[in-house]
Order: sequence, then structure tokens, then C-alpha cells
Amino acid sequence: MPQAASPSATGAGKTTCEPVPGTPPSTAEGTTRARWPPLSASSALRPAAGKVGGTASFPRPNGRGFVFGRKNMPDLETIRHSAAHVMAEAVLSLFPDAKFGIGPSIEDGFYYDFDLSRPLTPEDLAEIEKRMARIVEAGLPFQRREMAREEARAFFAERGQAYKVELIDDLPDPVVSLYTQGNFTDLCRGPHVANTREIGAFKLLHTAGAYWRGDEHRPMLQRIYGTAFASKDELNAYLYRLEQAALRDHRRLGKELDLFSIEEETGPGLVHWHPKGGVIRETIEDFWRKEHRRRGYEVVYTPHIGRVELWKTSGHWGWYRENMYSPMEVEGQQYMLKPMNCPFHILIYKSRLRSYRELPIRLAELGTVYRYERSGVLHGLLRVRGFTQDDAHIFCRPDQLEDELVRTIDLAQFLMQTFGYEHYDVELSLRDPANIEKYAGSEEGWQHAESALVGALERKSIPYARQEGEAKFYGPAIDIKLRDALGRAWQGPTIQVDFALAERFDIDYVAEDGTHRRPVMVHRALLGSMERFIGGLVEHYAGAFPPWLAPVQVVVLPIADRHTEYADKVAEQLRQRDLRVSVDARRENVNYKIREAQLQKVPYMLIVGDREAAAGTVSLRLRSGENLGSKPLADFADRAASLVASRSMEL
RNA sequence: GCCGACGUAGCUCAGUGGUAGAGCAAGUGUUUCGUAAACACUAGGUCGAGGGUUCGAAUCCCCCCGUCGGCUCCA
Repeated sequence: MPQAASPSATGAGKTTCEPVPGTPPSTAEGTTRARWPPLSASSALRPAAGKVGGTASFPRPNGRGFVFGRKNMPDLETIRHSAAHVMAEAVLSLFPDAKFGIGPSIEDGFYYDFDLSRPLTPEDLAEIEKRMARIVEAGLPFQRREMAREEARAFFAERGQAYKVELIDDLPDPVVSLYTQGNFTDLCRGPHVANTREIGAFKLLHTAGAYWRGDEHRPMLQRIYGTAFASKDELNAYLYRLEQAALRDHRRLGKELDLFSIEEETGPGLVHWHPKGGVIRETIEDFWRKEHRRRGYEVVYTPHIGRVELWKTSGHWGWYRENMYSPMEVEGQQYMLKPMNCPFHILIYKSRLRSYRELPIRLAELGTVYRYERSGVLHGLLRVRGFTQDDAHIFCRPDQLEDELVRTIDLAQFLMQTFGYEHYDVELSLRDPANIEKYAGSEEGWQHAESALVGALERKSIPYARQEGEAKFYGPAIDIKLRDALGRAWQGPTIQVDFALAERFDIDYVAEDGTHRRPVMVHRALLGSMERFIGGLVEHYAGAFPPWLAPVQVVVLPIADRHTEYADKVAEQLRQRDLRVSVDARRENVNYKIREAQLQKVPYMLIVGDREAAAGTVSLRLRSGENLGSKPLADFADRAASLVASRSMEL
């Protein structure tokens, strides 16, 4: 059942209009929970356009976006927040009856939410951008003033700004601050640039609907996203990165490389793996199983459906029901498609009496689960309705917990390293100390588990961020966020202790003294789901899979028809070495075949003509464009086979 | 689910009320070629589904389905 702890989207460290204390912010209130910026959940899972770039390349100031470094150099957050105000002013000039929500700076840009009389069109965006340019050009000063909250309330009420009034009503402060530039005055904590001219380069990116205060029961506002930088060059660099990210989009590459498809006739969020995607998945799964067995896991298979009573016992019928497919009735019994594998693994554990001597028991499964997701949230392979988790459940004694966690982290690190994820951030989700009654399990259990998690991380010398209050009700967890080749964050391995299920299924083991005791249960998914993981890999590699994963590892390109026979012989010999080889024997010129192989990102191209056929060699060209010239076939076969065997990232 | 945009040939896209188009891919023929696109011809579409307006709908309207950008949620 591991579900990724969602990275909170709370705006720690963000400049925002929302909370508006009457005093200017102090740098001391900087974020404590994150060494990386808070990401919206969606950006963690799917680095979509607009969220790309991450902080790796755009360092943020600590805290609230105060001026730092050289004086008079406004930082990015201040620039962006100011740009949001300028955008609001432009919108006001176009829509005099506009009502304003909030307009914070965010990672990579800013947005502002508006309540408008009609939907925005692309032409509106262009017009708003034009008006913004005039405001920036005019060099209007930002003026701050303070007002008693009642006075400010009246000020906004008079202007029909109901959302601002609501914000003020939620503020505890007796005095609030307002910022004015040109014809636009906003409730805002600041800070802002001194003058609109300091905003530099900006661009509006897209519009979106957004519920007022993120609450689906409240009005839907129109949000405009934009970004701003101190200079035109930085803006262009950012836009270039967006283009690069779009080129890596796994949905685009999935089609171009013929890896998978999602068919309307089958239904949304249901993935068809094509032969080439299937090879990648099979290779990863084989590796996964082998590595798990090597580390003491036992692989199991469990059903895709189960009686509804099972889910009542597990509790999912209660708290997870809205994500489950409706029951199907068979012979008067109700069955559910499984959204989780854990109940089945527990039943395997429970199928006979267990001794303390056989713990830990590690049951692993590539288990396919189905979860109902609202239609608007589906996204390629990254958010689907049917997926295969690399799931495992560890049942152990309390005294074994920390060791098991260390072993699990080891395995996670090994996997990540194998796939070339070199950077990651670790979050430790703990109970909310102010609210301990809402959690399942005993006080001692929690304390033990939390200290085992901390102990494991410290034994591994892994830096982590403590996140109090982020734990699920059933147990504390470690979540690992991966950084891909573009520095974007992805949901990675998750390791969760569970106090609820062992209890609900009443599982136990016989201890040394003959008493029955409750084992500790750990859920863990290291790749997450095969769908999401491979979707992420496609983007991480930009479609250029390392040789061990490449669907076609070698393509042999005969120069003319008379070389086809030799090409087939070469291919056959390479297949004897377990390499995946194809021969492009079409009556096309070599350049054409090379181009095609290149676009398919095949690691190795072997060009064979008269010279090679006579000498028993192949002319090796790498996907990188490097032409290594003729070499004996056996040499190439050795090289390729050894790089594949070692799962090397090299060509 | 909600807001907005979109859905035309296998793919990428043009076509805004008057007989459905291009490039690439595919098929056939010609070319037998040395490291990123040879040439010619041919075939290919109930313009996402259904309903409506109209003499006439890819085009306008309604309603479904799906995709995309977000909101929300998560593997």
C-alpha cells in the first residue's frame, strides 16, 4: 500500500499575497522543512512545462525573498511577485470589474487568480502582456502603506474585492500593508521592487482554472501563469529549457519510439505496452526480481480481485473507497479490483503459524493494481488507473526493524544508482506531535518506529528533512525524491512502517518465550510503479536508453543488397551473445538508415559493406554520432555484451 | 469531477458554410548507394461519436467520449 507522501504544496519560503502580517517579513522565518523548494505535487510527479527548471539551476534566496547579496539587486521572488502585481494592474485595465484572488511568486514564476466576467482568450494574454510592458516601461514606483485592518477591509469592500475582504478577515494582525503601483492597489505583505522598471524580462505562459483557496466547493477562478527574470537572457535560457523538456516528454517519445499507447477504446489511464516498451519493462523486472532474491526477498503472485470483506478488514473499504473501482457481483458475492497488494501478502503471512525464527519475512510482488482517478488528473504513464507496483512487505520483529530499514535503503540506493539517478532528497515523515490521537498504533510503537527510521538514515549518513505531521495515520515513512537529468524532482522510493494492518488482520508470530506477538510491518515500493518509473526514465534519458535497456541494442546496416547476407550473419552472431539486434535491409541509402537508427536512439550502428564482408569486421558508429571505424566483429560483441552485463551507462 | 483549449490520413499539421489537402510514414517501380532524409507513381479519411440548424456542415449549435494545461489527489 505504499503511497508516496505527497510533497506538500504549502508555500514555505514563498512570497505571497495570502498571509499579510502588518510587519515586513524577516529572513528569520525562512523555511525549516526543506532543503529543496516545496514542489507542487504535480511537479514532483510530472515535471510539466512551466515547472521545469527546478532550483538546481535557479538558486533561491533563503527565506522570504529579501534583498540579499548586492544591495539594490532585487531577487527573483521579489521580481516575480512584483510582476504578478503588474499583471493584475494590466488585467484591471482590461477588465474593470475584475475581482482579485491571490498572486504569489512560485518556483519558476508567478501567477495571479482572477474572477472575470468572461473566459480569457489567448488574445487576451497577448494584450495583457502588452499592457504589462507599458507599465514596466513607465517605471512606476511601488508604494507601501499600512492600514488598520478595519480600514483596509472597508477599502476593499468598497471596491467589491470580496476575496481580499475574506483574506483580511482571516488575518490576525491589527495592521495590514497595502502596495500600490500605478492604478492598482493590493493587499500584500511585500516586499516589492522599488520601481516597475526593475522587473526586467517577463512572459505570460498559460491560463488555467483554479479553485479559490484550492477548495473545489468554492468558485473557480482564472489563473494566469507567467515567469519573470532579471534579464532577457535568463528568460530566454529558461524558455529554452522548457523546449528541451518538451522534447523529452515521455508521451511524445513513447509514440516516436513505439514504446506504449493508451487507447481510447480500452479506456483512459490504461496502458498498452508495445513490444519495444515491453522489452524495457521486462528487462527492468528481471533485474528487479534477481536483485530482490539476492537480498532475501521471496517473490509472490496474488489475485487481481478479492471479496469486498477483505477490503473491509483492511480498512480500505472505509478510507480508500473513493479510489476503488465499483464492486462486481459474482455468484452473489461482491468482488473488488485490488487497489493495493498488502492484504494478499498479509494473508500469505497468515496462512500458517510463524515463528520468530523465520522473521524477517520479505514478500515481494510486481503487483498490478487498479485505482480510480478523476478524469482530469490522468497524465501519460505518470498518472494512470492501472499500474504495476514493485511492492514488498516486510514482516519483522521490532528489534529487526532498523536493520531492515537500512537494508531497504541500501537496495533503494542501488536501484537508483543503476538507473543513473545521482541526486536525490530524502524526507522523513513523522507524526504531528500536537495531534497524536489521530494515529493508529501504540505510542511505544510509534516512538520505536520513528527512532528506527532516524537510526537507519543516520547509519547510512543520509541527510534528510524531518517533516512533522506528514506521516500517514498508519505509520511514519521515508520518501525519496529523485532529481532527473534536468534537475526536476520525481517521486522515488517510499518506505512506510504500518501499524494499522497488522492489527486489523491480527497477525502474529510465536516468540522465544512462546507468547504470540505482533510483527512490525513495512511497506515499500522502490521504483514506485512500472508505468511511472519507466515514464520517468524516458524523460531522464531523453529516450536514449543505456545499452542494457535499449529495446534495439544494435542495428546492422548493409550498404547494398549484396551485403545483406553478411549483415544477417553478423546479426545472428550477436544474437548468440544475447544482444537485441535488427538488420535494416531496405533498399535505402546508408545515410537514410543511419538517420532512422539515430532517431530511434539505437546505441550501436554497424555499417557493413564490401570491406567489412571481406575482412569479417563491422564499421561501428555510436548513437552519440561518434564513428569508430572498422573493427573485428568479436571485439564489438565483447564490448557490447560486457556493457550490457554491467548495466553500464556508457556506449 | 471543475475551468479553459483542443480532436482532420499511421504521424505532424493546413483547411471557418459550397466537391477533404500537404509533408513524413506505407505500397509499387527505378536507383545498389560508405556514416543524419534518392526519385517517381499509387493507395490511404463516415474530419472523435451522436443529435440539431441549413438548400448545403470538417466549419455554426447541443450533448457525449477522449487529449492537453491547471485546480485537487497520488504509485
